[in-house]
This record gives sequence, structure tokens and C-alpha cells, in this order.
Amino acid sequence: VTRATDSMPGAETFPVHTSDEIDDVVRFWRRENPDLDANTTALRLRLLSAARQLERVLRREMSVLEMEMWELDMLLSLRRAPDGARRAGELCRLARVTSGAITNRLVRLEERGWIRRDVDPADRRQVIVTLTPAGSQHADRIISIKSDAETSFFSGLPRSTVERLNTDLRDLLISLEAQSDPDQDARAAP
Amino acid sequence: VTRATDSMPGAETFPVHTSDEIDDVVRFWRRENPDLDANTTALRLRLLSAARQLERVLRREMSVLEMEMWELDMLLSLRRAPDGARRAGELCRLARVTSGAITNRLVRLEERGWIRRDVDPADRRQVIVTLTPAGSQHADRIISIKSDAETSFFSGLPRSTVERLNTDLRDLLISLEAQSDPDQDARAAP
DNA sequence: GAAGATTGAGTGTTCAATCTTT
DNA sequence: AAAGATTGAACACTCAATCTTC
Repeated sequence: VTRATDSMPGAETFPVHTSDEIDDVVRFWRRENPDLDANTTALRLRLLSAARQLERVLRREMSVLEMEMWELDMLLSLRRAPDGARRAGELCRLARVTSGAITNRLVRLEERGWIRRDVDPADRRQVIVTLTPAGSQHADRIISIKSDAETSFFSGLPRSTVERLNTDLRDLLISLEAQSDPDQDARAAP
Repeated sequence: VTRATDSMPGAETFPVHTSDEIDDVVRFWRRENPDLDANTTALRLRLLSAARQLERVLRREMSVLEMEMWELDMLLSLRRAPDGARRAGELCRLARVTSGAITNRLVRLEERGWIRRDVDPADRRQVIVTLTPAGSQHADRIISIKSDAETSFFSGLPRSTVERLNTDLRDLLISLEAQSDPDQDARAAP
């Protein structure tokens, strides 16, 4: 088997893994610890594996375009905002990273001159992030670059599968929001 | 509510994000740059968001059990092997990380006394990783711990969705294997 | 020269502690 | 006391270079 769809150079009939290694894991777990829901273990492994590989591929392809993925996402988040401004906390939730990560990103974007940080006069604990004119231009430039990176990553999948994955993962993310509403960061024991 | 199994209408009412923020991103992209396949952009965002959150939740829950996820996965990979041994390269492909990451993990596991690294006498470039008796015990102990972490992460999803995600992601991983066969690491220009 | 593993530098995240404002 | 943002340390990964072996 081994999906010999196209002519691969190293056509040495790969003896190992074929990703259904993970199915083996499931079978093993199910035998050793029947209490456990092995399906969710498999899903964890697949989700993390796919994400790691995606991140690696993306980083490679973006680096030749002289941009980084997080930068693209941040600028676009701001560019999409009605008035080109968002609060820092919003950006945390959007990108699903901790506030520390966002601060880090904001520092770098500010150094590059693409955003400005101002204290919210209404609630001085919050920070309002605004796209500078230069940042706005840069965002537009970035948008116009057609990066095939992610498209080619998923190109092995039929369109219907891509759509189904989208729907299912959206459901997952929505369900997570309901679950882990309370925290996100900050967990101090006084 | 929100159960938008299909097309997802404008259904405002949600004050913030609700993860269908990502659908907004799609609409925005599609308007700004129609050349781009916005569906794959959405899928990238969702895949990475879900993975990041999963990783964070898992780390938290595992830390109270005094173990790390990568450790569990590595020990189980070895435990599952017919003779309790695997080559380092195999472990790279299994975990979908670069060889540098595997070396790093192996160093730490060796320090803890749970594995041994030996040169393969048949091909002295390769390293054979073996579970020590202590490591084997530790793996068994770990297996017996019932960690609900991942199960609860996906608990908001109906069983059928979990299964569908599993098959779709498996297809993705298989397709990726076919694609990126040549490299994985090592990319030198002489 | 190519393949497998290792090293060290660089990157980007989480986490816990801290500061300010409410 | 709680919420939002920042800081710095710890962590774990990728990447490019290197070494050894084939």
C-alpha cells in the first residue's frame, strides 16, 4: 500500500508507521487500560501531530516571504477591526494564546512600527492596540501576497473533507469556550 | 444554542469572538483576496488554535500528576515496540518532530534512567533506544494512571464527531506523509 | 556524497509573580 | 479582592551546522 499515488523519489516501500501507527496506539491502550477512552487519545495525537507539522511547514514557507505567521494573523486581526483597533485581551482570546504571548508579540510589532499601544482612558487597566498608517500599509501588502503554503498543506484532502474538518473543529472550539470560560491565565493562590 | 451545524448565518447576538470570529476572517479574506482559498486559511487557524489550547490544558493537568505529555508518549511508543526498542529515527517520524527534538527528549529520559541509547551494530549511524527495567516499570505505572485530561477536552463533542475528526485527520496525516517524504530535517546547501 | 544523530543558537510559548487600576 | 497587562524564567521546539558512518 503506502499511497503510491505519485512517483516519489525514495520509493522504498516505507516499512514503518504510515500514520496508522496511531491506530496501533489506540489498540494498545485499549488493551492495557480499558477504562480509558482510547478514541480521544488518538484524536489528541493526531491533532497535535498535524498542528506541529503544519506549523513547521508554514514557518519554512513564510520565511522566504520575509514574514511570520503570527505577524500576519495579528495585523489581520487589527485590520479587520471596525476602527483598526482592538484591546489586548481581545487579541488573546482571538489567537488562543496567553496574555504573556500577546504582550511579547505587541512589543515586537511596536518595535517594527506597525502598531501603537495606548491606555484605554475608560478603563486604564486595558491597552488599546491600534494599527499605525505604516502598519496598515504593511498589512495590505501582506494580504496581497498569495501564499500557497496552507493550501498546499491541505491539498491532499478532498474539498469535502476540508469543509467537514472546518465544521467539526469549529464545534470543538465553541465547546471549549463554554468549558474554560473562567480562566485563561492568572492562577494565583493567595 | 449556536449549534450551527451548517452554513452559519450572520446570527450576531454574540458579543465577542465565539470562535466564529474565524468565519469573519474567512469572509474578510475572501473579499480582500479572492484568489486565495479562504477555507484552508480557516482550517489552519482552527487547527492551530485547537492544538494550542489542547497543549496548554494538557500541560496543566499533567503537571499535577507529575508527568509530561511528551514523556508519556515516548515511553508508550517504546513500550509498544515488540522488543521494547526503537531506532531514534522511528521516534522522530512517530512523534512528527525533528531529530533535534528527539535527541533532546532522549537525553532527558536517559538522565531519569528510563531509557538506554546504544549504537546499532548493524548500522553504526543509528541509535537504538531501549527501555530500562526501571523505565518499563515507570511506563506501566503511568499507563495505569487514568488521566481524564484529553477525554474532558473533547467531552463537549458528540462521539460521532470525535470519530469523524479522527478519520479526517488520519487522512490528512497520511496525505502529508506522501507529500513531504524527502525531507523532514537536514537541508544543507553545499 | 548521503543518512542519522547531535549540538548550539534562535524562537515563541506557558507559567508564576508583580504592578496598576478598578 | 479582582482584572488586565507586563516581566522574566523555564521549557520545548525548529533550524543550520557538524560529526560519524555508510
